[in-house]
Order: sequence, then structure tokens, then C-alpha cells
Amino acid sequence: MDTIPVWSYCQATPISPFRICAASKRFSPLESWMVTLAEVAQHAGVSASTVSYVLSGKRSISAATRERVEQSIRELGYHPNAGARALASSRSNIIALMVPLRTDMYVPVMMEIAIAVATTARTHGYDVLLLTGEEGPDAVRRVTGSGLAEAMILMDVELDDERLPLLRGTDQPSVLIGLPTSTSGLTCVDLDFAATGALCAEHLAMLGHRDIAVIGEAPAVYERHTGFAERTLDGLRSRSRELGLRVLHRPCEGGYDAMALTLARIFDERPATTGFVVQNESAVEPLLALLRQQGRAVPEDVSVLAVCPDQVAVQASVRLTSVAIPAQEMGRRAVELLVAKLDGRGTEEVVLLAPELTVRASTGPAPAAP
Amino acid sequence: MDTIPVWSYCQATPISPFRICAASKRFSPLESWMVTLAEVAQHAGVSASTVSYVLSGKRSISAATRERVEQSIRELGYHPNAGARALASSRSNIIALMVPLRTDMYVPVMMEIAIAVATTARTHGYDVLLLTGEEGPDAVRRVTGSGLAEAMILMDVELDDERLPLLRGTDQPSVLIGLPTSTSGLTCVDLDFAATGALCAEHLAMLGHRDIAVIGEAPAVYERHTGFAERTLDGLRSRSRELGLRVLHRPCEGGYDAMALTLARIFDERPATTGFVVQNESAVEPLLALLRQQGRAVPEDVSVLAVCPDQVAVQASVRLTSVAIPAQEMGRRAVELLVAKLDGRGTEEVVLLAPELTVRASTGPAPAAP
DNA sequence: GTCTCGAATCGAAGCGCTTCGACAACCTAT
DNA sequence: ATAGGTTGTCGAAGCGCTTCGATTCGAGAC
Repeated sequence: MDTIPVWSYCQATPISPFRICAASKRFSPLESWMVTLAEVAQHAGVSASTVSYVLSGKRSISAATRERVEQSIRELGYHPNAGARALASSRSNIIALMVPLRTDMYVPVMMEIAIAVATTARTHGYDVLLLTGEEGPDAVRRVTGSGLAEAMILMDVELDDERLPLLRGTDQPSVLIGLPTSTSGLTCVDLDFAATGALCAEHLAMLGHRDIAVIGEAPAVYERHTGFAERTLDGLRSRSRELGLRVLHRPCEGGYDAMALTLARIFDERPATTGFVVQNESAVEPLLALLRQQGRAVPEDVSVLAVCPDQVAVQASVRLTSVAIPAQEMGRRAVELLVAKLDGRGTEEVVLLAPELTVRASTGPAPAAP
Repeated sequence: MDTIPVWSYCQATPISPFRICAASKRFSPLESWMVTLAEVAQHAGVSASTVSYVLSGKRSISAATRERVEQSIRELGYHPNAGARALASSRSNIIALMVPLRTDMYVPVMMEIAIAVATTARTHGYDVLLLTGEEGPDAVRRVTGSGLAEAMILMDVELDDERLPLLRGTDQPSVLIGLPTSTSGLTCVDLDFAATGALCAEHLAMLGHRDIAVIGEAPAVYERHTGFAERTLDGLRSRSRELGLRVLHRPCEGGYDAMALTLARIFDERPATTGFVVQNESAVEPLLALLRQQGRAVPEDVSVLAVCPDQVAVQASVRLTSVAIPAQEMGRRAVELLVAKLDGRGTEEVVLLAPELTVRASTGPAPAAP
């Protein structure tokens, strides 16, 4: 729809010899030889600064002028040059998003967060630069140092993340998705995993279960002290203690073979186990299949409670009672907090989203003791 | 091959006397402690242009000078300003990656591609801007127009994608991951899905199967004419014809309920079906479970052949014979083609990766006809 | 000893935009 | 009328970097 009548401004605006020569070399009307602010200004018969103010709205402009300028912008197909803008204003309108390089867990959640970040950022006029964890702390230095991005969002935060000192040491706004051990001077968004764990314990306790098992993420996830995994466990354990539940925690790689081993060990050690909490998407289906195979009915004999996105819960072979992971919400909130900081409103703050448990078909009253 | 960015050495941002005097001249609010080229030049006792040439290597510099400059860069913790660079050189060193907004299919593959793109891009000195499909063609216009990104990679290309005319009409390099109907003037990377389909047909035919069923992606995927789904089907169908296989194709939403319905219909219409080709990650596990439940053994009674990443194939309840989707390779190749174009080498080109079938435990000889 | 050429360096002119101070032109209130 | 505010617009000074001559200085070539 942006038809660009090249001729109209070729005739009208001999700005510089450079321009003329470039324009005459030009072929297709769609081609992006950049139209500049100055050209728009000349076309509209105003000064460059006026056009700039029309664009930014930082000074009042008469309706007539504004209209004329906007018309010219449309006619010429003008797009402000991002580099020039960034240079002159020290604002790049880009925020960096650092996603984990590893794909040993929860890829769909990561993706959903990333997409939510990107779309929310756009509604606030920002673009998103995608950084992988590969570069590690250097990426933070590079991006802050070069002014490429004016703020950043970090995912997959470890409890004692090595990027945090850098973040604290810079005046560049940032938001973490995840919750490190110390949050002083930081802004964080996350599901309240401790409350999530507690909620799981409560639900199972309420149903009369006494022995429960937690099927966690892969051991590696715990070894590098990923916050959410440990926090879920802590919350679940401490609430369990209060409620008199016995808890067994077993990390699990996911997949059938690993799950089979894990499950065998669990029933070996605690034959009376009747409740499962699973926080590993790739372990859900294997668990259900193995239970079925062993003749344990869900939810009559054992209950299974998952911590996973709703979509996974409803697509499983048994519709799972679950605590949802609100990936989109997390991405959205992170951007909003960041934008608030960039606008000067907004503060250091920790936002913990309250967990919500949805009862579906995988949990029920504990069976009467044999 | 690529110049190594000197500034990546520096560990911190030490304070220098020069900064103080320069800073007092300046009142940029946010980046008031940015070290500039000029400051490095002054510190090293050379002119700004010399520093620039040290950085870019575009003119010869004596070893002594080079060293002095690099020393200063390190001491001052200098990072070139991205905006200024982009403005002066018209090269932003950013490539845009447009990912699909929808998450109705193959999220892990998308994520893997995205990460491969990001890491490969970094090795060539580029950063990646994350665009979602939400903005549609406008995003292309915005990004090319503003010079924000100097090139772009598009994922989730439809057969007759509305972004293609824009791409053809601009001189901005681009690479598609996927294969539209017409590729003239475009560079594309994709798995050769037609060959993939053919390969599946061959494998099952070789094993003696006569009636096969294809469990495809959700109907919506076909309705919007996503290339890979249709091409797989075409390849499979035409090779099947040659081999005398009868083919039934049923799209499927994924999940247990949808799969149960689909499967029932298939056996209704073609009771003699003994081979399945699945191209829908979320349908794999349901299919296996249902077959098991119906007393059909895999691979003795029916064979199941998947088109999916290897990781999915080995984690399933039966180790699946599969044609791999080489997500990483695709991302990597896309970037390499793009960089080649940006460097002036490289041409329009269609790269189709040859499919590779790995035999695992889910396919075997067709059972003797009853 | 002069001439030429290449290597090494510098100075200056932008790149396209934002922003600040200046200034007309018009309003009110005196 | 005049002082004092608005309002709308302009000119010019950068932002930090790249790049294109121009310049200097030795080292051969003659």
C-alpha cells in the first residue's frame, strides 16, 4: 500500500549531488533507497526539525503542518533511519532477550515467553534482540557497552547467576525471568514456585494422600541450581512437613527408560506412595504409560499432579490436574516492568505470579490403606 | 576470516582521566560514561581515523600503533557505539529473524532453528532481531525501511506467502527457511520434504506394506498451505503410486481424543492398513498408546514411521524409526547463505537438505495377509 | 641527488536524526 | 498600548563513527 512515487520527489528535491546521482541509478519503485528526514521536510515545505517534532510529538505542531508532513511521509514512503535515531537520541528502542542455550528443559515454555516478549515489546515500540546464553556474561557487556540495546531481559536465571553482578553494576535497566538467591537491586518476574510446591502438597494432602513422590527435572537442572526447580521443591517440602506428608524427590531425565527406572526405585523405597507431582514435561507421558502398564489406575490408585502449561495438561493421555506455568503472562509482565523502568516510572521489584491449580482427571482421593 | 572484535577482551570499564574531561563537555543522560573513539584516540596519541582503521582493518596500520591502540581500548573498556556505526557505515550488523506467531506446530523445531540462527550469526559478527509473524508484511517494510536489520531470515513460509513480493522488490538480502511455490529470485533452505515423503513410502514398501496411512499436522496447517506439510504428502503420494502403495491421508490435531477419532476412521476405511507415517509430534505418543491399547503390536502388526527430530524419536515409548528434521543444520545454513550474500559472494539458490532415515524399533516387515 | 611509489597517518566531511535556544506571531491581561 | 505569556517554527550544533582524499616519510629506482 505504500506506493512510492519516485518521480515526485526526484523532480521536487535536488538536495545533494550525491542524492541525484543515486536516484538516477534507481530502478524499481519498491526499492529501498532511503528517504531522509530532510527530503520529507523539503517536500512538505518545512524544516527538518519540524518533521522530527511531528514524528516524536515532543513539541506542539499546528494541525495544518502536521497534516502536510504526514502526507509527505506517506507519499515518499519515509521510514526513519534506526541508526541515526539511536545515535542522536541515545535510545535504540531495542531490548535484548537472553534465552538459555540449553534445551534440556521446557522448550515450549521458553518459546512462549520469547514470543510474548517480542509481541509485547512491539506494542510499546521496542524491538527485541535475541541473545543466547552462549556468550554468557560477555553478551551483557557487549550489548550494554555498545548501546545496541537499552535494556535487557534474562531468562533461565540460576540462583547465583554470574551475570547478576554485571547487571547490578550497570545503569541499564533489566528484568529477570526467574528468581536468584539475592534479588537486591534487581527486578524479577516469575511464577511463585515455592507457593506452587506448597499448593501441590496441599491438594494431595487434602485428598488424603500421605506418601508422595516428586518427579523433577533432569539432575543437571538441579546441579546448576536453576531457581524454579529448587524453589518448587522447597515449597513443597516445607508445606508437606506441616501437613504430615512424606516426600520423596527424584530428578528424572525424561523419556521412557529413565522414567521406568525412577518409578521402580520409588515404589521400592516407598511402596505406599499414592501421589505424584511431576515437573518435567517429558516425563509426564512415560509416567502415565508406566502406571497404566503396572495396573495402577489414575486417579483411583494413584494421583498425578503436574506443573506444566495448560496445553500439555489437557493433551496428555489423562487430562491432568495441574498448576499452570503462565509463560505468556511472564513474558508480558517482564516487558511491562522493563518499559516502566525505561520511562522512569517503575522500580526494583519482585513480581511473583500466584500459582493456579486446575483440577482435572488425574487426581482423586487416596485409596483406603490396604 | 572475520575480524576479531578487539573490545571483547576488556573485562570492565575502568575510569580514565580523559573520560572526566570529556564527560564534562557532555550531558548525555543515559550513557554518560560511554567511552568514545575520540577518547581512545587521545589516550593512544593517534587520530580517530587511525583507531577506526585499527578496528576495521581496512587500511594498513603499523604494528606499534596497532598495539598502542589496542592497549588503550582495553584500558578504557571501549565499546564502539552501535548506532553511530550503523549510521556511518550503513551496516547495522543485525539480521532479522521472523518466527511464526502460531504455536500450533513444532515448537521445539522452531526454537532449535532460532537458537542455531542466533549462535551462527554471532560467529559471523551479527546479532539477531526477533520478529514475530504478528506484524506480517509490515514488519518486513519496517525493518528494511529503517535499516535496523540489513538482512532477514523468514521461517514458516507459506506456499504463496504474502511477504514474498516485498522481499523480491527490495535489495535487502534474505533467506527463507521453507520453500514457497515459486522460488525465483529467492534463496531458500529446507529439508527436502518431497524426498522425505518418498523415502517414507520406499521404506514401508520395501518392508512389504501395501496400505499406509499418513497422520499429518492439524487441518489448519494444510489450510494455510504451509509448504512442508504439503510437500511431504506430495512426495509420499507420488512415490507410493509408483510403488503400488495405497495411501490415506488424515490431518490430526494431536492429543489423545483427536487421535482416537482419526485412528478409528482410518481402520474403518482401510482395515488392512499396516503402515503409519506421522508428521505431528503431538500425535506420536497418542498413536502408540492407542495402537497398544487396541492390541496392535508395533512393529509386528503395524509399523510406525515418524518425521520428527531425533530427540523425539528416541524418547518415545517405542524407539521410532524416523526421518530427522535437521533444525540446527537448517538454521546454520540459512545464516551462512545470508552472510555470503551480505559479503557479495553468494547467489539466489535453493538448498534442500537430503532426508536421512534412521531405522529404529517401530518399523518391521508387514504381517502376512490374514 | 632527484623522482616515484607505497605504507602509515591525519583532517575533515559527512551519515540522518534529535534537541536546544531563538524568534516571530499571536494572545490575553493590564 | 505594553508587558508577559503561548504557540509554532526554524537553524544549528552535535551524537560517535566511517571514509575519502591529502600528506608525510622513507626506501628503492634511475
